[in-house]
Amino acid sequence: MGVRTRPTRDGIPDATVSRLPVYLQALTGLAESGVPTVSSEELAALAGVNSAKLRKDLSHLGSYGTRGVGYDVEYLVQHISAELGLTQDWRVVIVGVGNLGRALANYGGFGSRGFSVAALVDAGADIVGTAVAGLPVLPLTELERVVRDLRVQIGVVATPADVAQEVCDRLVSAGVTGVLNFAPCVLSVPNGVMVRRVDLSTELQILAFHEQRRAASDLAEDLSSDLAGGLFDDDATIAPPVDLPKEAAG
Amino acid sequence: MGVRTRPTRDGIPDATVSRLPVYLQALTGLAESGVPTVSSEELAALAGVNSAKLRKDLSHLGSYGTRGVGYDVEYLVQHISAELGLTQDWRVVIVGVGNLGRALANYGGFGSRGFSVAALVDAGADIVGTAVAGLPVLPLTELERVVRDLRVQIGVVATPADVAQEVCDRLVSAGVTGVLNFAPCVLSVPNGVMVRRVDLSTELQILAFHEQRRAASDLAEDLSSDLAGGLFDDDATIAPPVDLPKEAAG
DNA sequence: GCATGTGAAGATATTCACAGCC
DNA sequence: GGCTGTGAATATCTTCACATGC
Repeated sequence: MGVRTRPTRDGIPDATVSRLPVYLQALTGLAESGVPTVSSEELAALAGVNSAKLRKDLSHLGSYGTRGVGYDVEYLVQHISAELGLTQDWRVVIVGVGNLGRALANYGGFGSRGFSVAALVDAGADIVGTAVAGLPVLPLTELERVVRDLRVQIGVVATPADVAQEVCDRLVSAGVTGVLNFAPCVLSVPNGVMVRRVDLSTELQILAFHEQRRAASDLAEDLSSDLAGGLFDDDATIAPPVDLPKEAAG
Repeated sequence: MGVRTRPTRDGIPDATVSRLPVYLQALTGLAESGVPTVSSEELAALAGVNSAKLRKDLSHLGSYGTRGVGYDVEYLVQHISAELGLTQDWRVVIVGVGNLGRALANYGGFGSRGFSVAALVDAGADIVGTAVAGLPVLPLTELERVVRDLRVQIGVVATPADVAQEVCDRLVSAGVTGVLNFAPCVLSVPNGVMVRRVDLSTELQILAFHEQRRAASDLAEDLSSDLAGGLFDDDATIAPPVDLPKEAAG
């Protein structure tokens, strides 16, 4: 029961942190449309979450809303940005300039919000020396120098899986403390370094799992559609009713 | 009831489902190396999780290990694949053939495991009609026809954010029931359709948050560096493979 | 009146620790 | 002896429901 609302300087739950970027995205959109305030209900709908969760999440940053009114859009944008560390500029190096690396380098949202691509690095003799997204592609041998000289904090691994761990090791020993891994493998890193993995196969497989379930329950539904009295099965025939997916907006 | 171990035909927890693809990846690697069996400890290390969690996860699929020995690699690969629905072929359409769409289309791991790219679709007059990754790029107007005729189940949205929702709506109304969204926005879909979001900004922002924290705690550490009885900072990362025992359990 | 902020309840997820089996 | 499989303990996350304050 703090007398006044503290910005809660202790831990923000991981689950909350992972949703803040989504809120920020929605809020930025609102700000651009000139919307001055937003209710938890509205913002939650835009972010695809339930409003109680949104309020709880925001409450971890402090009390930035006004009862009976809602949240000031600009104000919230500022606070979430600050909380995520977007007020400073993070320098990123992209290793691997294949199709994916190129896509990442050209990705607009990069520079816009606190991140700048400091360098592109690749091992291919044919691509080194060319320019991608306005930056020269440097040889892999320059990796350590670039990370050190430009004080790069975050490395993006967009290489084939078989060299990803080696690249990661080199990034880390050169001083990178955060890694975003697009290679389809698990990277191991020393304590104090954070890795996040983004993998197409993984995402597709998770979708496939749910597709399969849905197909199975559709079938069951068909089979019992006439009877509908529900005689058999006390034990779970299939699946709960419609168990709506994580991201589906209500 | 079960005299023998049932494959637990009811719900597998979401958290488990999201890790199965990682296990599968590690197991596939082991299989290719000709490793016949693996212990929970080893597999957990490869997957970057703790071994109790791995065992609990696998126990949801049934009892496929042998006490005192470990898990049969091939056998596990089969069962996890089946559980994820990879024994059937899922047809995917990629909408948006920019840098990212191209990267996705060329992504090898696609065809290898239960997924096939049925079509590429784009709105750009300049790119429609060309071939990417061996497939012709079709005009956006063909979207519905393609989804229906080829019975596509999964749509990949790799378009700019401002058209993502419209594309998604068209995919869904044409019959797609799973969507993988690479556009930096939240898609809303009807009940029964699942969306998964993959967003570079989001990942970078989550990394930035932790970077910022680390920087703050490094500072604190510096201040108290002489005292230090051995504080290498706690958590902060994806579980490192070294999982040190708190004390030798008696 | 109306929407935030939050204790408390409920649901999930993780970890421990050991029984059971090879 | 070694390793799986799992109840029980813990931790984390979500949701409810309403007091609080504009």
